[in-house]
Amino acid sequence: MDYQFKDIEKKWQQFWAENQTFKADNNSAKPKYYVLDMFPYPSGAGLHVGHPLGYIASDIFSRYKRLRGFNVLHPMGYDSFGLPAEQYAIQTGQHPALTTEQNINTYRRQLDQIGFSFDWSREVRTSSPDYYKWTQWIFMQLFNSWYNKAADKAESIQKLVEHFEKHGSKDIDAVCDEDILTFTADEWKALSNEEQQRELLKYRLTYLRESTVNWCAALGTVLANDEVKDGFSERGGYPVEQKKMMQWSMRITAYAERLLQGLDTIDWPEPLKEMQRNWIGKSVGASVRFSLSPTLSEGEVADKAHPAGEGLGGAIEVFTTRVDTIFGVTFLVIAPEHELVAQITTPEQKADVEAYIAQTKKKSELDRMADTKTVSGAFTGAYVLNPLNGEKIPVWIADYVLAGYGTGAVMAVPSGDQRDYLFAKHFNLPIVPIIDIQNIEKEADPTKEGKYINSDFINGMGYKEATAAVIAKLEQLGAGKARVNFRMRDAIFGRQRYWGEPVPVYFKGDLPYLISESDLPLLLPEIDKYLPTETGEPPLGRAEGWAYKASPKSSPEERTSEINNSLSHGEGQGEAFPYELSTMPGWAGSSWYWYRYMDAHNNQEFASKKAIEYWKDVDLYIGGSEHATGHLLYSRFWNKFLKDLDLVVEEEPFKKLINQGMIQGRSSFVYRLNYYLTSRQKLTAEQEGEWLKANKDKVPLIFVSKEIADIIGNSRDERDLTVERIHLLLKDVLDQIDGRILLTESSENMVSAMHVDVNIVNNDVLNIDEFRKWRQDFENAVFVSHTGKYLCGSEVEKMSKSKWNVVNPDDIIERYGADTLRMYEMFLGPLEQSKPWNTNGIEGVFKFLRKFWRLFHNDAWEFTVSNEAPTKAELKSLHKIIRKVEEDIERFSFNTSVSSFMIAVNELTDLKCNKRAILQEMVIILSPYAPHICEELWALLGNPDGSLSYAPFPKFNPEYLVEDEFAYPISINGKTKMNLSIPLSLEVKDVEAFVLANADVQKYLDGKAPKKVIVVKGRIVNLVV
RNA sequence: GCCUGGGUGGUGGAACUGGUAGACACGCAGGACUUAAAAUCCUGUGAUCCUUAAAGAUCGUGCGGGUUCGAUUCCCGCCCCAGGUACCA
Repeated sequence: MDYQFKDIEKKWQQFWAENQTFKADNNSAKPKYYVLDMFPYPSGAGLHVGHPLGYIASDIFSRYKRLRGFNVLHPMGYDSFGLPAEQYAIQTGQHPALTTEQNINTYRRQLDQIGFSFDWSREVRTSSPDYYKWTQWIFMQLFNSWYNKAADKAESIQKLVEHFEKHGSKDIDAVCDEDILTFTADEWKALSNEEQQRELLKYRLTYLRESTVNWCAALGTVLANDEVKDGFSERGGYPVEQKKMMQWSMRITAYAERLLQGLDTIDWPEPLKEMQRNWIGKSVGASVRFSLSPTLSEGEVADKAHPAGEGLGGAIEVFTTRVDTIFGVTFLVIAPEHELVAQITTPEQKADVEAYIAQTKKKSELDRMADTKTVSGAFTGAYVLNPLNGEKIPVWIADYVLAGYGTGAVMAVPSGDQRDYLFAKHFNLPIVPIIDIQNIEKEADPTKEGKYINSDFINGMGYKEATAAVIAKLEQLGAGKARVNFRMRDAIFGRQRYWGEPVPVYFKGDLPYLISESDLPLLLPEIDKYLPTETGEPPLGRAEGWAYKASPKSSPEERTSEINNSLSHGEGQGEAFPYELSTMPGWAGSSWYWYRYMDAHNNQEFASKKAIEYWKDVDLYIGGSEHATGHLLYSRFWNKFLKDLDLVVEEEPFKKLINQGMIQGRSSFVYRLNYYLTSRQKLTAEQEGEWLKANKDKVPLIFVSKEIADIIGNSRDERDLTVERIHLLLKDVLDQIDGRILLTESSENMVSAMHVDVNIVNNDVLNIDEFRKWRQDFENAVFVSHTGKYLCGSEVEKMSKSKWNVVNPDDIIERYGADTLRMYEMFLGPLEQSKPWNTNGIEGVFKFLRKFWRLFHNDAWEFTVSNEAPTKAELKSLHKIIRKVEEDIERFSFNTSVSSFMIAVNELTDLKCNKRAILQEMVIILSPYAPHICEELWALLGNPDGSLSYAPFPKFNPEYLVEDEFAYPISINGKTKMNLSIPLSLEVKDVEAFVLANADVQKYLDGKAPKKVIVVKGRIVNLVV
């Protein structure tokens, strides 16, 4: 029979499901191997061809590892909380759980028909209560922990309390808020419970902090960055402002150093590690306190020995990596939202400053960072003193300084920093050179070479010496110290949304307390609408009775053991305390999910100790590089935290990681001609307008082909030609009304490019019949082209439903089958590279599978294999492909193995090889790529059904590939002129003699001796003349 | 702006460590088979020039330089495209 992919694929998918062929065992004598994919967000548009790219690669790898004798864990699940489901719920009123369920079903059906070897018995969904129970549980562990710098790990908050009770705050080195109190043990004990809780919150790994959000007053809601375009909401176009809000945060900065160091221990792509390093952004420098100088008048210089800060109304602290340039500081710039701004601004400057702050609020952080051309700022009227020479320095605010970075303040050294330089030039502030070789005529010169000038006691010193001297002096004065700063900020852990994990916290006053562990999971409540409340509270504010009462479930022992976090003083029996209204962010559920797969149905723990000790970590993780600084950093953070609590065994969760490139959509465009209809009858302007309105519908939409659209704007001839053609095409209609076509005057809007569904475009040619059916208003459309075909334009864009460029794998599977899709996606190019989707070459892959099938069949399509011994040439083909596939899989170069399979099958076809000894091995080698066809052939070869998945991978024998001659390329001055077959046994000298003795070579040399002869054995001969 | 990646025929790409640029496939052109079409098979296919032909010459891996006997590969400068930029996931 011919290759019947539909029957074959259905048959084996069913077989695998029924026999649980890929169920992984938590107890096995085989070595373990954990292959993980980044689980998808189940969107309403369904799975598109970009999703499977990485999944196919990991599936090939998993299947290959099974053939190599590993116990492979290869699970799949859904990251099913998220914004789009909620947006859809807002529009339709349907519960997000419902649409999410539907979307998951679609995803599952689509995933199933691609033939993945997932162990579906371990599926997880982050939005399911038995999953998010554990997300909430981990949140509680974070709340109950603090970071002990001395031990360099997270510890129980109970330990901190015990320390406070015995020794007060002395000898505690913690990662915590800035404003912690200093107290003795007695003072601590004297604090009220509320005061103690308030203090402990400053140490907890998850805590409340003020942070900025996109506030849209018109919609009464906080918007995601994605929902804001140029300062306006994407939906509705309402203005958006930056607003401060109390939010849950995660103290990821506690782990900054470990996150940085850990990168050296994992096998990830170097660029990805580099992105994380840059994101963490460790910089070594110094913090310097500039004391405020409200009492001094203009021009006055304070006492040089003045101790910084004290008695002068506070100080502004800056962080700098170039403390050596401190004598070049001519102004300070602080963020417009810096807490001191209101306090230090003088009455004269108040209006300016407030206007500037208002302007800043309209800009997003990204806009502020991206715009380096516009210089803007406002003077506060305040001055600070340079701690080293007492010089008076004006304090400005400017939006290029971000409140969240460092201390939200910078010391400006215009001679050394370009940003400061432009600022100084713009506002006429002084620029003082501080290094002798500095050239600051046109721009700042950040050089570290040379000797210092204008710099007091460091004059004449070099960079290293000066830095040390300045820091020593600052420390002596108590005005600064050496400091390491990280660019990374604590991670905001809250969304003002419905469709996410509820935070297991209730409030007594403004203080948060954890609910009892026995009350987990805290279920998402039902609400009437998925919108914020009238007062601007998040949707959970709509839930009836969304408040905590001590649960009858919680035992007294449990309650007393949770002394610091729950209703521990007999409160709350009857009284109800409001729950947190925000939900957890998208990254919560995905920050630990790989552990749940290890033991997906455990309802006592997030995963059993035993399962975690067996699977340990992920051996191979495949996913997109767009997660570099989000998911992949948060996951490492949570993993390290869980490790500190001895809940997991590895410091790093993902041993090896491969980035798959993005599949982009290739959008197609049709070009609508913008025209007027006019009449030959003499009409007044008014009549003409009336007439147009009445007759517009009589002439259909006109689409011009791309070759016309490209030139019509600037070619008079083309315009005339096109109009003439349209007149001919529409003769009947136009005659009726005596009308004619007029194009718009402006060449820019003569045609409008419109997205057209890519599924009705083939190699840029529009299927006109389908197009007419696609939308009702296109039914009578008219098409103008030079070629007889309607050509579409194209652009590479993000794959998106709204751009009509989403390609669904279903159609391809219907037409060519899953094996073709799998191989084609790999054939497209290197896994790591982003590329636009196109199906131009899919025929070739399908033909290849058919050709492979044919090797096992005679001309009448009857299955026929011979048991004869293979020839040398056949063995050579086989072993070439064995080696190639081994090498390619190990380095994740799947595209090249597909090519090599094609070459092997072409060779075996030419050799008319149908020998079992060769073909049976070929089936095993190809099976990770095209599992269905291979299972079928494996069964036809007489093997037990399904045993292919665990068959041994063929062993490579190099003897079959030994060559004794090599066709050396002979080049003259580096350019290849000919090939000469030379025995590989010849050494370099003999090869040279052999080449020079050749008559053709002599012809090229024209009798002269070459200046130099380069021979690389087995590679090349180059003659320099 | 900043961080990261990419740019090779008409198209997707290959060339793994500095050693024959364009493997493999699509598309296109020509041919065979067929009443015809589909399918299949065969041949050709980077550009320019030259030649009856065989053959040959020059150019060519985003652009401009450099290192080298030799550069798609290494170095310097630039252009364009994509991803991330802290509430898309």
